Amino acid sequence: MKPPLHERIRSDFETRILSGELEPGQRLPIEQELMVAYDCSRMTVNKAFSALAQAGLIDRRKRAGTFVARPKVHSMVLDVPDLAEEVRGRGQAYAYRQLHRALRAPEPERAEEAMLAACGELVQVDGLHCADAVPFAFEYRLVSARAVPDFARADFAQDPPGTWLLQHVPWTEAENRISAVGASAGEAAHLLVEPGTPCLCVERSTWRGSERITYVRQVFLGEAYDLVARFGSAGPGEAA
Amino acid sequence: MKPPLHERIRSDFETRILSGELEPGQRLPIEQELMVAYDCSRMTVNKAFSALAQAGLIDRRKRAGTFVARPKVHSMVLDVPDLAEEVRGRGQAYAYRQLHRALRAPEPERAEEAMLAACGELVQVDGLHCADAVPFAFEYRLVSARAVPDFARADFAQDPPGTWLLQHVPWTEAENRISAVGASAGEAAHLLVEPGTPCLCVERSTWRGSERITYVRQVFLGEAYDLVARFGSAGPGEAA
DNA sequence: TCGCTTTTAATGTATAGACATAAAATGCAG
DNA sequence: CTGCATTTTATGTCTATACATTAAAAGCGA
Repeated sequence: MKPPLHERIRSDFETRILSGELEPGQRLPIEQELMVAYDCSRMTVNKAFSALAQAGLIDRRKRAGTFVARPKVHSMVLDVPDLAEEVRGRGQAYAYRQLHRALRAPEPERAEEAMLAACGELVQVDGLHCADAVPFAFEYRLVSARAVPDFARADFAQDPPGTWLLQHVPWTEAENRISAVGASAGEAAHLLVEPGTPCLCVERSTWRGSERITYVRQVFLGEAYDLVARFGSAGPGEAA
Repeated sequence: MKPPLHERIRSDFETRILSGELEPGQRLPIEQELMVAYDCSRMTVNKAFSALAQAGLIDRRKRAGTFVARPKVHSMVLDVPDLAEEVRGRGQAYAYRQLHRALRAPEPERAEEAMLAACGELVQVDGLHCADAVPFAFEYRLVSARAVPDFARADFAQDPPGTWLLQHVPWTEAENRISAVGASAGEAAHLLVEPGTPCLCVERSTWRGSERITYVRQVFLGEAYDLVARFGSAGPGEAA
């Protein structure tokens, strides 16, 4: 019924920017003008604009003024569901089947291992994610033995390695690469499809601070799995 | 060299939350305690916590206190670069080659058009995105003629349809679906590959308010294009 | 114990003023 | 005209204070 003033200012400009009335690059009134227009103190205008700046809708530069941001990249929020949850949510039984586990030294000739070379020994775990006992994803994972000493002895009957890691060693930074690949001979055999079948490939590297934790490559059967990203154009941060 | 105090407070707690030191649901010190701990005013603590709240890392409740938010889903920010920019950034020449453009009625039997059925007439545009004259993506696009009257006469020599639309009719909401597909016969012919070649398929629907604007299906050559997503500890919202 | 009112502790909003900072604009010396 | 120093201006940070808003907690009567 009575939204706070800084919120009204914020949403006024949010609306005008999102609607296109205020175009990217356009200069907005300075705080002094707005504190007159809205009859409030500068801190109130500042709070509204700070929130818009945090949301990436505007760009503020000292001395120059405040401008509507030009969105160079569209950042969208990708919801990455827990595989087990996702499968169970569709009423199917989830299972992780481990194929291989070994402790070994990194092989620097493989590109993704070169990055983990500084980690000392690695634990390699291969496995399958299954829905109703049918495999839908192949997972190849490398874990730094130094960063996660317990990993080599962990039991994945309950939780797959990804979930186990998340609960034991939360990351602080992650990078994902999404691409389309044809199933390799080995992957195809495990996934019960023809080699070359189009699959969605997700590669993820995670760090905790500056320490490398894990590299994982997941190959999903193309027809069985989609990634859905929803855009809150309003920018990240706000729930609503 | 000298980060502002509210920023230091913010990043302190951001780090401790993201690292798992502060667990979801855990209560944080009240503002009074922190203004003593950091030897500053309450407004400074408040500013730091407001930013964390906007970023969704904490949850603040009057009288009850401030708590570490429990993340419902693992979401990550996916940066979708402008195709033309991306290509030019790699030192290649970008070009869009239009294959087909027509104004027609929707065909409700096709699933994606059914959603656009209420839009009246549609403009269909097929085209290729090329890097150094080599096609790397096929694009099939439908645009509501009512929502974007100028689209039928737009010139795509300068900017591809996506960029043109973005500049003329910014969306307020969008949904993306990412999957792996095998190139169809037609797509394969345009992309100069064998049918069935694994490709990354991005389907996007955009709205402006409640009005449907466009549906687009882009098929990328698997080896030529990746989507990269980064979950920075920096959290959502800030550009950097 | 139940249900109501009152208290109270926490965040939320807003103010006015002070000083810091950075970059655009200006002026000046050469 | 060029290069450099100075000024100006708009945002950035921070304080101290005041009052509003909520919802948990406490009190209390039936």
